[in-house]
Amino acid sequence: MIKITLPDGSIREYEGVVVTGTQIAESIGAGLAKAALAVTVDGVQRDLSDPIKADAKVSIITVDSPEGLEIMRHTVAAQVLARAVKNLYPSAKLAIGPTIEDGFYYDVAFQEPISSDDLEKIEKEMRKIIETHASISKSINSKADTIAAFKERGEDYKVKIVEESEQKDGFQLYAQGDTGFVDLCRGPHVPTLKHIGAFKLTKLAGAYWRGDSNNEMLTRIYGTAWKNDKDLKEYLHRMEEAEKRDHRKIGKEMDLFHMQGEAPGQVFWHDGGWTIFKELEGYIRGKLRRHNYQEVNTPRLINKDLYIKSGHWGKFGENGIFTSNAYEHEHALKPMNCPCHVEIFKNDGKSYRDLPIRMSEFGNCFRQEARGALHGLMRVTSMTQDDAHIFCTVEQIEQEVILLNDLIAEIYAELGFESYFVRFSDRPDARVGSDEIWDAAENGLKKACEAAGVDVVMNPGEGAFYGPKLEYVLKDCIGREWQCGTIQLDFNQPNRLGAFYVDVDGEKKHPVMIHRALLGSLERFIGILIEHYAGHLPLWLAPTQIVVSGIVEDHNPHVEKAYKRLKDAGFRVKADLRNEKINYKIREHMHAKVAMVGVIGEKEAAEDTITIRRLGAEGQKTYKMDEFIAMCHEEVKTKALPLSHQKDKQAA
RNA sequence: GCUGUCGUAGCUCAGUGGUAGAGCACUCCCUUGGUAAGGGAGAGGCCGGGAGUUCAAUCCUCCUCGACAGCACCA
Repeated sequence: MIKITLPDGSIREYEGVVVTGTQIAESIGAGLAKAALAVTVDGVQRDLSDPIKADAKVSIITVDSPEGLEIMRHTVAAQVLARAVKNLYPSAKLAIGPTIEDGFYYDVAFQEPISSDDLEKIEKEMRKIIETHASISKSINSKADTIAAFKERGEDYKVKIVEESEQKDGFQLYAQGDTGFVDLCRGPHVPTLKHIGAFKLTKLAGAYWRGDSNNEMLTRIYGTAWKNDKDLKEYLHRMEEAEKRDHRKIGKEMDLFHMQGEAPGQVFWHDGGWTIFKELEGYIRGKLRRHNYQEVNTPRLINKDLYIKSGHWGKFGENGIFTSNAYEHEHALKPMNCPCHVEIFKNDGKSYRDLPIRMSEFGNCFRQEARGALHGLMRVTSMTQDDAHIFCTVEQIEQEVILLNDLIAEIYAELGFESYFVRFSDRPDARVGSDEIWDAAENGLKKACEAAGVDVVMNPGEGAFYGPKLEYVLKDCIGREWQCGTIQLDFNQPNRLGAFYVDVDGEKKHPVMIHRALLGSLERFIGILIEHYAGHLPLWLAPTQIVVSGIVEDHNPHVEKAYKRLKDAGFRVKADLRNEKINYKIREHMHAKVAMVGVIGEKEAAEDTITIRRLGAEGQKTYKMDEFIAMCHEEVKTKALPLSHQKDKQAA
């Protein structure tokens, strides 16, 4: 007799010494039995066919739960895609095929390279396989048998995986009916191919075996899978919509910036984009003033000896740092501002009374990124960091980290980012400084995080070469993660570069250095901002805040008057005096994501009003000129979020 | 950097082994129209760069530069 406790707390009893998920599902109801994909037994996912030999808490997994969807996706990858590939390309060797957010992939070594045109062919084969409704069965095998099975099939990668596994026994092989196809898998899988929903292969890309660039590159086939066609369509539509928010596309539509081959990874800022840049910079300057920072500016081209001393050269060397020969010395285009700030710190004697010193710079840095890594504004070779270095004592670290975390949270909230997360990256393999120093730095940062109440996601081995760091991560339109703000603890550089202060006891001591960036790089942050708002920026950031236009040319004198008043009131305003219909102009300016179009017609001219059409709103609204100006001032001052990001949307 | 795809007018894109096409934008003319495209005409391209194959290359091959996706990298 086995007692099974179901999620609702009810207990069912089953005769015999074993029971399976299938039996449990059947005993509950025919509908559930049909829908069941797998079971959770005492918190562990198992196949429906797995014997349950003792009392347990069991829940039946269907495709309606996130777990069920993931199991189904996994089956699409490991059973359907893998088998389709083997059917079409018998010489292909299978590596791994996990699920990812919204889908799955499979890494395959093809003898002949395949192209994205082949995806259609593979998809067709997959549909054929699913049509067979084959049942999936599992066998449990010894290590030796498993290796033998894959050796026989020429699956070199599977052999490697099993050989190098720490697991001694109990390798699960999943087969499809009597097709001869087997795959190694942790499971569980859906019981039959009838349970596969809607799927689509999405893209093809290279990926290194085991994620190591020293290894050979395999072909990764990506796909997405959903419980039905409707969900699949919705997903594809969502992705399409998301891609429209791409900052490179919107940057063009709004005439913000461009990039070109003569300067890879560098930005030609147009007037509009540079307006955003300057506004953000000004906004951050305001924060710096209130938080008692000094602002400095340091050279771009610096004798590389400084970077040898600081440790940068050893870490990034010729591949990461641009160099130039000037005055018979090799110079580096500065990759980071920190050594320069240390030099300012060192320029006169410092006392413990001076600390903390918060030294900021909108520092223009250059980094020779791997070509394939460049990505619009998000990953550039020349960037402007809203950088600062806080020179302080060990005792001051905690307080400073709390202040910084609060400041970043405040800024992200004001800019309309409700969701971001923080990664804690600790010591990397390539680093400077002793383990004792690293222990101290990591513990210091951890303690400070706790004190500041920051929830962190650990990110082992990804710290800076000089110290551990917090990374404030934002996502772009299609969910890619980008590090923006950062707080890094550095016990190394001040020592290497010989920075001292005189402590209360008269002893010379090295200060601790906290590297920090709030937005990260202005370039990347603007990219994120554009995607976050799909170009519908808050009024204070909008490159063009108002375009004023008449209905007919006769109104142009009034339009120019209104234009002048708005301009004198301090707004970024343009007058559209062209001989075009108002529909045409509205359309054009809305496409260019102008925040507001103000229309002056006969009525408005007579009554000293302006009729406003807002970006993202349906209708229009007429205001007294004075009221309109006051309203805009208020909106800029309060940094109000645009309509699309306000809870109660209203027209104008 | 690696794998794959791509590069044609200012933009978005079609196309062919015999030196090229559309829509939008631009210029001019007509139109004076109340909230997402009024009509007409015109101008505009070394088909990313270099080499090769060919009687002939935008098209085929190789190299190179750049872009896109993913991987790796990421101070």
